[in-house]
Amino acid sequence: MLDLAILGLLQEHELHGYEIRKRLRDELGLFSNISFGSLYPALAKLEAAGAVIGTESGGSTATSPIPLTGSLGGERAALRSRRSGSTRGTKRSRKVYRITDIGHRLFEELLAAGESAGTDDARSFGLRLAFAKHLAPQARLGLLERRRAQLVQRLAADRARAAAGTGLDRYTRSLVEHSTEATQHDISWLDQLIETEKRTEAPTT
Amino acid sequence: MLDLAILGLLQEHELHGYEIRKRLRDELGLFSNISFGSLYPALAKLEAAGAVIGTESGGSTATSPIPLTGSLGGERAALRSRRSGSTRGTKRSRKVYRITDIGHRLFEELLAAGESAGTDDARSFGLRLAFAKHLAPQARLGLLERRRAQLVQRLAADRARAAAGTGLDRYTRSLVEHSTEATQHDISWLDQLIETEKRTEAPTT
DNA sequence: GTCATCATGTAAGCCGTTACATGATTGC
DNA sequence: GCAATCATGTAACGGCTTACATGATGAC
Repeated sequence: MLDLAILGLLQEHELHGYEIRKRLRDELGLFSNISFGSLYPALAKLEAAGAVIGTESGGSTATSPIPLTGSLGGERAALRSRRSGSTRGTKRSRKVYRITDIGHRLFEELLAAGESAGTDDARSFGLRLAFAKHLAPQARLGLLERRRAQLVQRLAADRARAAAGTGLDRYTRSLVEHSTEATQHDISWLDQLIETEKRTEAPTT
Repeated sequence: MLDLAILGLLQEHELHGYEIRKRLRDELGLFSNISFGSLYPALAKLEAAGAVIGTESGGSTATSPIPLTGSLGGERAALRSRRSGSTRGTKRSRKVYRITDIGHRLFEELLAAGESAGTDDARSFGLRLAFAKHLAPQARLGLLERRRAQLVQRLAADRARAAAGTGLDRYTRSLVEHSTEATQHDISWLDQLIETEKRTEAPTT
């Protein structure tokens, strides 16, 4: 799942590890504060798999060598390291990763995975939705509808709990009620998304 | 965290593992389907720590030897095993656990833990709230207010994200908006709980 | 007699964490 | 010079999952 997030971010621009973490926190909001202990091994794994390529700060790719950091200090640091020393300023700092063709394919696989069944908790769904623009329209619709079905199931479970537990204490009852409301709200939201999706993507009927 | 849930359930009546799992699913709703691979080792660990005592189906405690199962089949099975064989019907099936004094103390520790800081994700909060009736009034209030503070922080982060990301795509924007609303709803809910709590617990002012 | 359910456990693995170790650079 | 931030990594551990192994019992 972290792999998917990383590849998703690298779709847009090449980035180094530290920066990836920041974007995960500030832009996506998911993985609120992923630890380096997860991130760096994940990057190493992806590199070993050939999904990304990491170059040590002496970037030569013509496209966009500067990773658009918001961190000015760090940016200047990198510039300095590139300026000083020999002409090929490989002063070791910042390993900038860029996605490969294999990575693109892997990204689409991971994004489409769960098509059939399986991993759709709130976090995973949020992540996929954040990258939904990269999905084909019908796959996108599938994602939304699978999620909806899941929530409907949860709603049923919540209601069963509310009905069965007449002997629940104040706090537990409130918890169940609130959970029910939250689930209903989620479903309405999805219904809107689904409707919009259908309207914009199927004008031929 | 699972330990807390187990001890919480055992506060009410003694139970065997299989039944604990069912209650976690049907009553609490948290740990929707905890696996036996987690549950049984957790029970073993608690027993080793002296927090619970497990007796092999030949229950002798006067209080409530029948664990009030909803599962009729299993209940009859247990009866049969108790009836058949020698007088002390230890036919090996069902290990019924009951909480000890040490267990009670541990439960209160775990429930109060996070008093100071730390582990308050949605799940952990839900679990604690479900057992809130066992907390002292001011500890309960603390739990609610800590959770509220946390959500306020999240709300701020969500709003920052919404404000910063004007260049977000449709899906990401919708995700952020929905998350913001959900958080606001959660906060209102907590405000109600907190108010009720204050009204009922502090008439002396 | 065989299928579903109840019931208990072990082993391997995934996904993430905290804590530890290192070092460059900037700003004061 | 010293703290803060940027930047990369390793090691150990935590909590939970799946898959595997076993067996009793009741229902049909």
